[in-house]
Amino acid sequence: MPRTGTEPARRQALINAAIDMIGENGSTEVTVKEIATRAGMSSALAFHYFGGKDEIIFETMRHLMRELGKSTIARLQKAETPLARLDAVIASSFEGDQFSRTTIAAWLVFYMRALSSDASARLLTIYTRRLRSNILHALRQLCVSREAENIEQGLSAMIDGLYIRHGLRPQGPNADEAIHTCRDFLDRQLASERIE
Amino acid sequence: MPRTGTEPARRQALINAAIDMIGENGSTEVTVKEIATRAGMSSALAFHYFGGKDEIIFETMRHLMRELGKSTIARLQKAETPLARLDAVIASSFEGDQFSRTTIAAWLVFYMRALSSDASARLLTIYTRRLRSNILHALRQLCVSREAENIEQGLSAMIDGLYIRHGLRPQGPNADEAIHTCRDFLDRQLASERIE
DNA sequence: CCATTTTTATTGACTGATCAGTCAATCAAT
DNA sequence: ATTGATTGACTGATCAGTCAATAAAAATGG
Repeated sequence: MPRTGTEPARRQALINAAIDMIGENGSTEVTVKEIATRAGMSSALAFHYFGGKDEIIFETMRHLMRELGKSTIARLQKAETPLARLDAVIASSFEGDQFSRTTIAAWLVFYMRALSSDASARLLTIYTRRLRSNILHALRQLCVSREAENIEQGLSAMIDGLYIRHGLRPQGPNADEAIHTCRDFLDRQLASERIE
Repeated sequence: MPRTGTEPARRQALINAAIDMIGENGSTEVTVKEIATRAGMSSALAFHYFGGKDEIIFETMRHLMRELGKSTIARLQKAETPLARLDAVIASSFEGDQFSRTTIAAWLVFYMRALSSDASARLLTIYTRRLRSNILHALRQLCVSREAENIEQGLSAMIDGLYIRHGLRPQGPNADEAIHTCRDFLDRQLASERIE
């Protein structure tokens, strides 16, 4: 059998395969062998590179977070007003790859794991805090600090809810609708805020 | 060993035990033996009454939905205005039993299963539709129909998001905050609606 | 109100399948 | 020759599900 890859390439292939399999299967009940086969190698090699199943899943989650992070940063850099920054955060949650059934399934698995694994819980905290910080920073330039925190809580929850609903049901909200719903929420919260 | 229960009692004990174990464990990776032991019986008896693990989990999900349904109906009957009806729907999502870590974990498992099991997906559709119908019906008395649909989508997603966030992080939103955030969203959406 | 049959509750002990993880042995590159 | 890539074949554990056997309750008949 020919040599077909080096360590980093194979690790990446395994991570991609893990996302695919989790998405297709809809749960963590995926075997290492299935993931490895999908990635074009034997399960023994998967163990060789990752040490164990937990590491494969954990690194997959990390990859997911990094991708979302990169996409958010890219959009934030192009945004020049606070409102545009909020739009950037919203849009990056609902864009292309992030908003596919398989990715959403993987995020759901991530959420579940955070309930039992400390390491996953910490990873999730990092993500939540970063999202929160991005949103709050922009909001504080648009309203008083106390209101900003309330709006942040609502907006973050709404993003999560729309995201999951989209993944769960084909008839659920699509990307444009989701973005519009969030944007609308923001506009009106800020509008009545100014009236007070 | 003495006889200690009849069929309905034992089924209920197994369902409760399943919720507990899923909540503690944070995943579906719970063995039938663990559930049965927690419910005070052998795993053989669990198989006898439910036929298989899938049925245990499925009936557990059904039970969860029925409980939420009963709680919502009870609150709806006491509500007399459309706004009070919306409050009733919101409050029942965040009340006592429904809003505990274990119950939320079980709901997350439910969401995951809906990705792979048609039966679970149908169950989830029933729940989503009922929630949607309750909210829409009340909203249509407060604003024009098209706006009602937008607000419903936002509100439902926000409820889901707050719910999951509460379960995932101890520092997350508590029940009062969650209710306030939803209520606030509603008030402002309806307020700026009237202005237009 | 007893004796019996039938039904229901209950389990320990078993099985077959599955799966995470290991390892010694190849094969290819450097 | 050394190092890294790669796998098939194996192992030990775990687990869903079965089954035959027991015991208690309920029903039946006298």
